[in-house]
Amino acid sequence: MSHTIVTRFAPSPTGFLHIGGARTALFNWLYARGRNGLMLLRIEDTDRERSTQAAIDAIFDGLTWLGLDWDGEPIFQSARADRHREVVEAMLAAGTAYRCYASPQELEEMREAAYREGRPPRYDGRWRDRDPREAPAGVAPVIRLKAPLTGETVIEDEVQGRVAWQNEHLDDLVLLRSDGTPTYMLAVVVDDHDVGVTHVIRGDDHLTNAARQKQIYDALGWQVPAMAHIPLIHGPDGSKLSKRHGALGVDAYRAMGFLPEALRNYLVRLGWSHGDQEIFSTEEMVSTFDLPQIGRSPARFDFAKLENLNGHYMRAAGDRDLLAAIEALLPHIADGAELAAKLDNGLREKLLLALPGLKERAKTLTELIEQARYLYAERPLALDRKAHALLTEEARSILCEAGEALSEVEPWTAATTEGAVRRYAETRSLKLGAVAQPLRAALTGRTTSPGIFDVLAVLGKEESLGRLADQAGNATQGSNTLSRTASADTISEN
RNA sequence: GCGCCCAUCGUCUAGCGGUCUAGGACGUCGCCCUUUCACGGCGAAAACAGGGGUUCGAGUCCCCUUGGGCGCGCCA
Repeated sequence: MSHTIVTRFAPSPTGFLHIGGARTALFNWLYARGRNGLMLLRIEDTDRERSTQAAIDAIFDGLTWLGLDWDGEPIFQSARADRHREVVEAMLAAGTAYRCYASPQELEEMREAAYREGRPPRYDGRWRDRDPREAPAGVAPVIRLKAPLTGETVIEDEVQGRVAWQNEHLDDLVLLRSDGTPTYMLAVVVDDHDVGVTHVIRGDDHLTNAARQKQIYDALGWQVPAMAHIPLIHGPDGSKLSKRHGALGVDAYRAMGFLPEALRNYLVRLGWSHGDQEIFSTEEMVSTFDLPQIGRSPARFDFAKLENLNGHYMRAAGDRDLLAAIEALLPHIADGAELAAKLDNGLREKLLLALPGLKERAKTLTELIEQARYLYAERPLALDRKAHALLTEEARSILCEAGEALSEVEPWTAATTEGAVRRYAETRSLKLGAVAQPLRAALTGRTTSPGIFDVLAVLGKEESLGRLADQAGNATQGSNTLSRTASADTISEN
């Protein structure tokens, strides 16, 4: 089966899979999947010193978590060094490349001189036409491309349009280092060509590289693939995306409790649009994504919008799926193991029941877990400052009476507890809120929570009445106890 | 310094010469719903960087200025 479209994602494993890389991968994936094409994964590990196995694993994990699969086995660029050398040998033989014996010091001096004289720092081509017999003894040369001196090099970019460089501004780049290893510039061209890549979709920080790579393609007589250089993602202040901005690994987004579908949706709309549509299912993305709708200006990373999207996808998620996502998250967060144990110890059922109310109120999975704390907190509950303030003497006596009314309730459901509480409020001529808020404080330790009758129902009769008694009891013991409840072990800001 | 790219509400964007008194989304603010918080609904404030052209007509085309970004390695 032959594929007319072949894309590739080609990260260098020198750090984590950051958000910009994730978007590049997504675009490549979308383009290929929407056209019955292939998306290949190539690990550009030709920088043997900076490449790490941890980074390689992070790339695999990140892509997998994001739901971006690739075709075939990942290609390791380092394994193809022989092929790269072979190509350069052919270029040497064809006269499109040459040996350069200039030492690193010479090159450094060249750059410094150029800078002093206000010229761009470029290799001056001193070995380009020099007789190889003049080569200094014992110096291993680099192999350089014999690039055109005049004319222009043009890229017809799918998103940038026609971009041209005067060849006099481009120098003879190194193809093979003096130790015989290929440079990135050469390796990319050879690898893309050998596997039949038809579309190179990557960050526009590679735009100038595209010109140099075009020269290599031309020297080799190979067809240049279609190019699409997408604008980079910037930080909220417009500057380069830094760690504090969101240039985190995708693993960090997972740990923050974002859903992969939310991150995908957020990322696809960064730099690309389809009319006014904001929400895209994966299928919609695949079927509508195309290169002409990619903008040319850089986008800024906005956490608020990501959170909004994440909230949307959490609300839309089925409770079982959401529970699975939460459980999958646990290994990646602090206290995750502890929570996992509690899940196995009865919390899972409670959480599942509480999820409909919980997912409406959280923007991230971690926030949801935090808001679910009342489900697994031990008695007596720690009250946060507002909840504590809410439980005045009067409120505590209301709790006491409400607790009595509730103790009659059988069976214990949201509907029956609601009936009891409403009847009680009515008999005392109290607004429902005057009863509900103290109940909330006593049952959850907070002033905000899911609907109070759902809380009651999920907690169960015994636990609910217990929590109410914990707080109601304090009312009868005078102000001394009240000040004691204000001590550090019963009050927490969170 | 040189080369290249970019420029619509705070942010993501729609707009591809007239339908723009510039649309949507996030965020912000107000109102409604309501036991809290959310969700949801309704509404508001909020942008064509500046200057020249081209044209009957410019957010849309061209140039300049300004402001950002990327690149300029025997890194990728």
